[in-house]
Amino acid sequence: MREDDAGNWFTKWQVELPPPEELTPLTQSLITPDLALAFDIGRGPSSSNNSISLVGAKQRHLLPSPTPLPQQLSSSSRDSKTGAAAARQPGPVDFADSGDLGSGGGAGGGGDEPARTLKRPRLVWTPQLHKRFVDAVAHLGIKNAVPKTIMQLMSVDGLTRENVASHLQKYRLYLRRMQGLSGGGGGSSSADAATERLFASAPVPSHFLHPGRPSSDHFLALQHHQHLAAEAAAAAAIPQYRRQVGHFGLPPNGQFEHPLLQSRQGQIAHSMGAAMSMHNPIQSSVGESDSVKGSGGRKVLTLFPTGDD
DNA sequence: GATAGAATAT
DNA sequence: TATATTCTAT
Repeated sequence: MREDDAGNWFTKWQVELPPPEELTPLTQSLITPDLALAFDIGRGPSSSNNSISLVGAKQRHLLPSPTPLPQQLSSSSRDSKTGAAAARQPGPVDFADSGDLGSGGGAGGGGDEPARTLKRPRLVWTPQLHKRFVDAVAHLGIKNAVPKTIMQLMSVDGLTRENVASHLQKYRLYLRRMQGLSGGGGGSSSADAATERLFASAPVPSHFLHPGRPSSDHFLALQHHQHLAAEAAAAAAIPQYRRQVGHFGLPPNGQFEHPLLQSRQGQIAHSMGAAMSMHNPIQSSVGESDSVKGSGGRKVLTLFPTGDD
């Protein structure tokens, strides 16, 4: 119906999003930047795969230097009732040296195991990132807002479906609470403080709280197949498309290999030593655009700069 | 088989 | 606690 709106919202949406320069790092920080770029690893939806194996092989050698990696003692105590699950034990992974093949090496000689041995740092949901998340959910509509779709719409490089799923789970919980407390007041548990602030940083579309009632939501305006078109167009419109190492360059025409492609914005965030997990709430004029902090030996990846609009 | 969602672990 | 990982249902 209103193509205008369609165009507008998306345009507006894009404009509101942080510019590429500010957009940040959230990528395979455990992999050497060069390698990551060189092989375009990250997680291609379905395009480059063979590169991964290569990366794996090489990466082992190159990794050692630039990555401090505090080894995580893994856990391993899984209560799997079924032997099947138990059989699948990743085991403690340490790239540093250990020399062990890593339990994952069992696969008959393929030679590509590193990909799965790499552990991503914990993702920190900054207000910006969360906003993007909410926008995506809002635009998709609650019905279509599932992890995979959300992830695609957000098009944040390095963001995984699991990341989104986890956050979505929490977000839903938050929405539920809000619904339940409609009118009540204020009892926020100490635990919610941080969460609330985060979630408060992004407006919660009214229909989120009242499913089944479209009301005057222009959000639901285009909940049809137009989505795909819009997304593709938007993606195409995003200037941020260059890939440092062009294996397969993007056709000038604007033809994409995948239906929903993800714009590559973001660079590589790197982890450093340990720091406090306390980050500035809001309005933090941190000069750093990207920061990765680790706490207690845990690495943390901060996607966007802390500080909302 | 893939993915969503909930449960659980860290 | 926040996020990750695992488990189960679809």
